[in-house]
Amino acid sequence: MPKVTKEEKKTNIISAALKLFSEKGFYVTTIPDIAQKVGMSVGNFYNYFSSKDILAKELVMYISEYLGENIRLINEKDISTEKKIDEIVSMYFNMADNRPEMIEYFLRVYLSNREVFGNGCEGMICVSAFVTELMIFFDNGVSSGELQDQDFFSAFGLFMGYLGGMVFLFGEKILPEPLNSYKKSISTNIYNALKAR
Amino acid sequence: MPKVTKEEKKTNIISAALKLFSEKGFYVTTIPDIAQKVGMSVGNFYNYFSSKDILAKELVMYISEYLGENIRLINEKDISTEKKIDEIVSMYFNMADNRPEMIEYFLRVYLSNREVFGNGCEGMICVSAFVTELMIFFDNGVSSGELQDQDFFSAFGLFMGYLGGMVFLFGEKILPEPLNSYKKSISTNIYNALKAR
Amino acid sequence: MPKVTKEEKKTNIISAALKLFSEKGFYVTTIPDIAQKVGMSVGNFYNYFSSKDILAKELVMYISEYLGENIRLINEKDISTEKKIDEIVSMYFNMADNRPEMIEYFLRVYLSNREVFGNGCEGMICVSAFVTELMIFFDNGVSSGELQDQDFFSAFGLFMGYLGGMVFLFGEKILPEPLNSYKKSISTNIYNALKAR
Amino acid sequence: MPKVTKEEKKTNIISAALKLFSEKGFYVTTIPDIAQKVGMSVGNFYNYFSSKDILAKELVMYISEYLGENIRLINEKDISTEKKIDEIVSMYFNMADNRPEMIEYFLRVYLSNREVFGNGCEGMICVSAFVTELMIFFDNGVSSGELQDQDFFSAFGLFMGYLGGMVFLFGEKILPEPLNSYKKSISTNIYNALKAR
DNA sequence: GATGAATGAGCTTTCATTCAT
DNA sequence: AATGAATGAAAGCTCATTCAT
Repeated sequence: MPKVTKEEKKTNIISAALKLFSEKGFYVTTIPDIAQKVGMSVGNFYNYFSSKDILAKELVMYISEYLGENIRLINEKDISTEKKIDEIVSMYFNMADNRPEMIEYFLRVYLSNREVFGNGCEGMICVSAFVTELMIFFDNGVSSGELQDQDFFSAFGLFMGYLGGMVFLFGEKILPEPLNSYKKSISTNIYNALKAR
Repeated sequence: MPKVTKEEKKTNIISAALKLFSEKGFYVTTIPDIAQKVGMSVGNFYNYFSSKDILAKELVMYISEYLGENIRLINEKDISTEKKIDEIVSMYFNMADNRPEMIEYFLRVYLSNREVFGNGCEGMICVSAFVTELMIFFDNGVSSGELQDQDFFSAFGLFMGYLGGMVFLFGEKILPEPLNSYKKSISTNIYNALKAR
Repeated sequence: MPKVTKEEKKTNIISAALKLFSEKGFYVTTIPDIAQKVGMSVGNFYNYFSSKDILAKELVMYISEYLGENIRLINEKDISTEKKIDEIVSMYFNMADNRPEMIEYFLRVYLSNREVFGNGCEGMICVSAFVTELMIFFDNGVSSGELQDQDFFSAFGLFMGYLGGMVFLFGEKILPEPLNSYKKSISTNIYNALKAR
Repeated sequence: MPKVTKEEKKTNIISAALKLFSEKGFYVTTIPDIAQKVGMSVGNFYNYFSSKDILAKELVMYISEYLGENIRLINEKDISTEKKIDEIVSMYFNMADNRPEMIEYFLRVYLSNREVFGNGCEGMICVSAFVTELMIFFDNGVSSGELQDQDFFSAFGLFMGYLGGMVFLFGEKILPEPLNSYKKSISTNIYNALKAR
């Protein structure tokens, strides 16, 4: 029985790649960079991921599932939609604080390198886990009469564009305050924008 | 008198580069690609821009000034802030329709390739033309009592994150309808989020 | 066990590069030239030397150590200083005959391309192995009363300038006779110049 | 009548090229560099010298004639050969002080870039003006019985190798004292090496 | 599974030289 | 004579990927 299973080693690679890609960008990060960070040979890397592009795609799915799972937990709670917005914003910002590489990868690698994700990750294929949960969140809010019944993408764009924009500004060190101090005003802005009237 | 002045040729390069970078990404686009699209030799390209990175930076400033100028024209109008929001959204979406490469460059190249813009374009240095005008827009709205007096970045993130997010979804061909059909709901969402209450 | 160890391959590169650099000059010799001469790909060359400049610097040190070692062997002999001069001149001329690329590299690449060796090989850093032995030779000669006690550099310049000049003339095919036939007169000239009186 | 004749402009180019080549090396110096230093366009440069290589060759001849003329003046003096050696050494070191680019060009460009001077400057073709005068100096010394009658190249190599070596050490900032302070010991060394016995 | 030397296409950039003006 | 934009070949170097061990 090996000390480290194949699955664990894949996780190590994912973790290292996520950090490197989000810090240095997809093209600037090399496979030797990743292998070295994991402490493995270049050749062996290819036993786990058959190409750089495929690694990149698995990474998006990994993040999408992680994010989706977190939203699902919030969706299941028995609280008002307004409160849920608070919690989603909190969750997102906490993630940006604690595992910044995940959000950064999303914003800077996935959203920006169409040429990489074109083949096999078109549209929302690789992020469906997360988009689906957000869809459920909106539907619930509309059903319960708390949110106005508007086009999903208008709402989705607001939510994710807004949060992404803030984290981006934060990453650029443009925000004068820590991310958390914007939570309240942002949640309120979102709720005001989406609430039924 | 030359048929094509040096300044015009620079503009040709800017135009070609903008299209290529926004379609294929910064790293996938090569200098030979750009030179060929302009109809000029590789060597001659370097008579106009001393490096690929410098070209990329001039491109951001070019777009920032273009956007800033358009917002300035709206700022100067004698109309309500609510109407100004409509116009800014319209302007942005029209740009995304007519000169998509500008918005796409912004979203996919500038915002995502820190390593390229780090040197000389840190923070908001290269986009000040445009950010400044948006600042003026908010200040005016707050002064006139139409917008609530909130942190600039909370408002800025909402505005630009939202618009960027929508154009992104559009570029991904995820939106079922043309961009323009979202104008109304988006303007309303933004206004509801920001208006004084 | 590989047929050819990594160290041997480095030696192969050193040997090929030495020949090419000394024949064609540093700038005219290309990495593809070197790789081809070794029978290796361009990319692989960089697994052994991280840049052309670094290769050039390792080459100087390689030669300096080779020369230094040979002078050391002469220094250790129990013979008169006059005889040692004979032997050093012989050794140097034999080297110029048998491994001309070493001396030529020294004269034509190292001594002439300051811009290449500036960084990390300033002054005598990369040739200390050889200079040190020559210093020992002079010191011993002075101590034993055979050489006059003069400034080291006056003596060093005479010795190396003279020998280098002759090899240079030889390389230019200007000398009417083979190098060896000048040994006697040159040794005598040097001894007459340096001997105690 | 033009303010600056064609000949004067050629001299300007020679002067600028000499400085640049000797400071930065032949390959690192570009034609635009030279043109800029002269204050002339690249295109116009080619009206004066039809290629970089040809410029390099004219430069050697220019220096050779300059050096030859100076030795000739010493040869003509009615002084002892020992004194003439003093004067040649002095002249050479003064030149290295006042017009270092000439000596440096000789040592670092002409002597080291065979590939450039091969065609049309083989052997001593481009330096005959200077070599001839040195030949005369030796012949005179031998005729007058002051120098021993030895092979010309043994003597020539000593003289020029020694002086070149010292200037080289000086250029490398290795000499602890100014060049001039070595004059006496060097002249003596040379005289001791060459004098009749 | 694991290693890392090897490949080779391709990238950015440079520069001597030309030539229309 | 003078200008400097234009050319294009070639250089140094990188890196995803393969494969013998």
